[in-house]
Amino acid sequence: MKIGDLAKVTGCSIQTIRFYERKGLLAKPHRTEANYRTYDNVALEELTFIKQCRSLDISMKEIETLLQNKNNPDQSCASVNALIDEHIIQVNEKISELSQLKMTLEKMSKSCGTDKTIKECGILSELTS
Amino acid sequence: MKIGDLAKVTGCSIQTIRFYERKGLLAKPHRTEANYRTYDNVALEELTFIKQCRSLDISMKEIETLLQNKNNPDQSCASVNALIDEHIIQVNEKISELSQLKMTLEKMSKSCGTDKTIKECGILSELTS
DNA sequence: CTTGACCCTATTCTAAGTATAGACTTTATA
DNA sequence: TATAAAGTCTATACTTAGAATAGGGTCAAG
Repeated sequence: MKIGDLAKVTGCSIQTIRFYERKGLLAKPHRTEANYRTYDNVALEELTFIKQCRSLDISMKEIETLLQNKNNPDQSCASVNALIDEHIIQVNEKISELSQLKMTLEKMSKSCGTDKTIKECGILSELTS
Repeated sequence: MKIGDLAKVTGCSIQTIRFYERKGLLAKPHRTEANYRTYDNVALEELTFIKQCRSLDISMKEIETLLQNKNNPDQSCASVNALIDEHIIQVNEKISELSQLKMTLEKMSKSCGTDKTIKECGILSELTS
């Protein structure tokens, strides 16, 4: 499997795959004589795992931790649970922030009707105060 | 007013003020003989405007647009309204994404009880599939 | 007159990629 | 078989919105 094929089946871009490798998230693959990367199903599974994590907005640093955990199958998975729960807390915080922001923006939007000039603009006056 | 004073009253860091200047968001201030920046109340107002916008997560590029608008007081402010409304849409989209994400994470969290090992971990098995 | 609190520029770093240039290899077509 | 197109390689720069640092200059108090 060449890098283009791996990109196609995982939905990652070629640059992203090389980027993960450079960052140590993805193991260095074998190379052909022409120095082309070749991947097996293990690599495919690893990249799928990374992709899945990223789609959940788990950071690369956190993914590194998870990958280390995966290499110790008999250890407790409590830290994995903790990581996800911490992540949920952060997502909740972000949602709260954005909801607050949304209300502020909507209030601001209503403060300016149509056919106003810049100097009469309710939005700009709120932004200046 | 020196940069440290401006930083204190606006709540921006000194580096951030210099950064805004470098990016052209903030006008270049006068300098003392010792090359220290000195600011007047106009600068204070400008930075307050920028800070207010940033707190609403308005990008620096968008702030630039808004600042240009402010310099044409007799123009229509329709584009300002449009910018804010577009911003509201983006915030709503982000909230939707995060809500979806939250549900996925919570479902995942429930899929793994306490006292499991890594190889039995419900979270990791969902992340791998 | 020295010490501490400021200020200056320039450079590097962050996250998670994306984009580009210039060179090489493989594959498909004529 | 020759050539063109598609794929791959490395290295580098760019993105956002700053934060951090090094190494130096300046100002006010004791």
